[in-house]
Parts: sequence; C-alpha cells; structure tokens
Amino acid sequence: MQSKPRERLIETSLRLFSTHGFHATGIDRILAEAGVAKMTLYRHFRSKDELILAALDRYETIFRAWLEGVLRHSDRPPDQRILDLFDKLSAWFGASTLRELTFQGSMLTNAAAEFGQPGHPVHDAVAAHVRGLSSILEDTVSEAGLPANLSNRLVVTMFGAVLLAQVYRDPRVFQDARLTVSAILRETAPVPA
Amino acid sequence: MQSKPRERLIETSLRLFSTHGFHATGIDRILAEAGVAKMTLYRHFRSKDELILAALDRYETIFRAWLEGVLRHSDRPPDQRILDLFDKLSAWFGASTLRELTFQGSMLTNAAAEFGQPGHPVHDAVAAHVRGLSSILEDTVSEAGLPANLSNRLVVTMFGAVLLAQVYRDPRVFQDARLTVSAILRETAPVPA
DNA sequence: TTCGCGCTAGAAAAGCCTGTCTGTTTGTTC
DNA sequence: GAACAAACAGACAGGCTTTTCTAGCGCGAA
Repeated sequence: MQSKPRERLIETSLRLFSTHGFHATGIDRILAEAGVAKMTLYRHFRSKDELILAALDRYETIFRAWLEGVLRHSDRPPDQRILDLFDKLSAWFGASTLRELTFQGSMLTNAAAEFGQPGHPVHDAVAAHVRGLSSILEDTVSEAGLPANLSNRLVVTMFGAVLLAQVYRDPRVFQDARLTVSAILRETAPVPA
Repeated sequence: MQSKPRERLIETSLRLFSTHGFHATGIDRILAEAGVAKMTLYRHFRSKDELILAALDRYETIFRAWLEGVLRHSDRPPDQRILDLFDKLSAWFGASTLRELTFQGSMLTNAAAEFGQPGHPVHDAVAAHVRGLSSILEDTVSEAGLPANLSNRLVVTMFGAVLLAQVYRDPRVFQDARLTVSAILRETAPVPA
C-alpha cells in the first residue's frame, strides 16, 4: 500500500470491475480494499463513472502493451505473428484461470454490455478503445502486405474468441479462432500453418 | 395489457434487461411498466434472479426460432443458408436500430458479462443456451457435408460480429463476418460466394 | 518550528434496492 | 349467489447506493 491513493484506486477498480462487473461493484468496497477515504476518491474523480473511465483507460493501456508485444516486438514474419496472437491469448486464459481470479473476458466488451446506450461516456470510450486496439492489428496486416480492411475481420474473430472462452470456460475456443484466422490469411496470400 | 401477469412480467423484463442491463434494471420499474403488483411477481418467481433466468429462457426461445427459420426452413443449399445468416443478422440490426430501442447485442452474452462467475445460475444458463444455439448451426454444417467441428468457428464469428456491431454501431461488421465465414467454408469445400 | 496540503475517519443526506406483509378487489367456478 | 384463488395497491423493513460535509492527523517544505 505504499503507492499513491489515486493509483491504488485505479488498480483496485480494475480488479473489482473486471471480476464482478461495474454496477455490482460498490464504491465502498473499492475504498475498503484500496484503503482510501471517500473524500479522496471524490477529489480525484468527479463521479463513479469517471472512475470507471479511468479503469477502462488503464485496461486499454495494459492490453495495448501486451498486444504490441505480441504483434510488433517479435522477429517472426507478420502473418505468423497474427497466428501467434491466438496461442498467446490461450495462454493468457490459462494463466488467469489458475490464479485467484477466474478469466472474465475483455473488460472493454463487458463494459459495452453494461453500458449499451450509445452516447453514454462509457460506451463511447469503449468504442474508441476498441478502435485503437484494432489499429495495431491493422498495422501488422499492412506490414504483411495484406489489404488493411482485413483487420476488421481479425478483430471480430479475436473478440468473439475471448467472449466465447468466457462463456464456455474452455481455451480450445482460441484454437478454433486460430483456424479461422488461418483461413482468412490463406484466402489472400499463402501462409505457413 | 390483456395478457396474463406472468407473461407481461417476462416480456417487460426481456425488454428492460436487454436495453438497460440486469443490475441497472430494478424490479420496481419492471412492475410499473408491466402493470403488475409486487406480490404477484414473488408468487411466480422466487427472486429477481429467477426472473432473469426466465427472461433469458424466453430470449433463447425467440432467437432459436429465428435461427431455425434462417437455417432450416429455407430451400437454399445449406452452405448458402449459413452465409445468408449474416445478411439476416445485418437486417435485424437495422430493424432494431430504427425502432424505439437501439440494438443491444445479444442478451445472452450481455448476461455473461454481468454474471461472469462460473457456478452462478445465470452464467451456467447462458452457457447452456449458447450450446443449444450452437447445435442448430452444427446440424446445418453436417447437412452441408462439412465436418461438424466447423460449427464452433461459426459460433465464434457470429457472436463476435454481434458484439462488435454493438460496440461500433455499424452493420458493416456483419459483412466482414460474412467474408470470414466464406473463407471458412471455402477452405473445406467449394462454395459459391 | 510552523504552515499548508493531502489524506484520514466518520457521519449524514437522499434515494434506490430486494423482499415481505396487509388488506381490498376482481374474476371464475360450483 | 357463495366460495375460492389470483391480482391489485400500498406500506414497510433493512440494507445498500452515490455523494457531500466536518474535523483532525501527519508529513514535507519554508
């Protein structure tokens, strides 16, 4: 608990929101587990919604770094890196299932489910974050010499796989998704399986 | 309001849960909009969770009928019907966006997002419903003479497309998904685009 | 050492949540 | 027409929600 209150609030929110959802997580619980006073929260954030936005922002930062690690900082050919992504997702699933917390899918799409109304700040933030992550895929697709609009199909497959892994509690979904992506890539250019 | 109270409760729940989410919808609002007394609700359902389960059940029934209409009751060849599915999803998106209610994605996966803990009755019900819907796709895949395990990939693509259409508010996602499915099918057997 | 700032604890406001209970009215069936 | 079951309205309990407020503690800087 040596870090600063604002930081503890964001980290604790990240954990609780992704585990129990947004509406189901009360502010009192966040404060208790972060060891922060109520006034301090409202000094840093105008409302609970703003705290949610901050937690989503942090989530996007973490996931972006992970995704860039997989897609950019690798010596394998770009199309192979895209296939690797689904093996890494599968490993991520296994790791978070084994720990104290069970795999809870993507916090971004979970937020989209709870805040479905377009125009709501949280919904709009989710859309922006997803678009941002999508552009990383787009870069890798371009690097592979493939048409850029291919990345939309990859995003659908990636989030679809994360979603169904959450529902089914089965990492084999990622292998199915990998086969799908393999078919998508093979359609345009020959790719080693 | 001539239908029976139990029916009105389920229909109103279906509408409110899918529009505003489960935790965000209080039973008082359901009761007011259904025109039903509180005691009547608790005569028919032991708790709010049971009402949620009933609403999900109804949702599955409706979506199953719709899906069977697209995949079974059609004179087009089975692989073509699978491709048609994504055109019909796109039309469904457009229809529900134009009405009073905006498109809110799949109520099943929205429920999975709010009730992420495995073992929770709602989570388990969602998993069972998704499996049931998946078997309809499996039948059509078999009918087309394709390997049955292909249906898992189609399910990922379908739910992924619904999810991203909800986030992006853009029906073009379904065309992307259709291209993906086309690639999946083409990988195994020649299919007219 | 003293000032000021960020933090703490704790209380309180105002409202919504689920679930229970009482009494009345309506509708159906013998 | 009497009897019975179901649905009605409305109040109430107990708890949780977000947000605001007061009062004091502790630490770093001047």
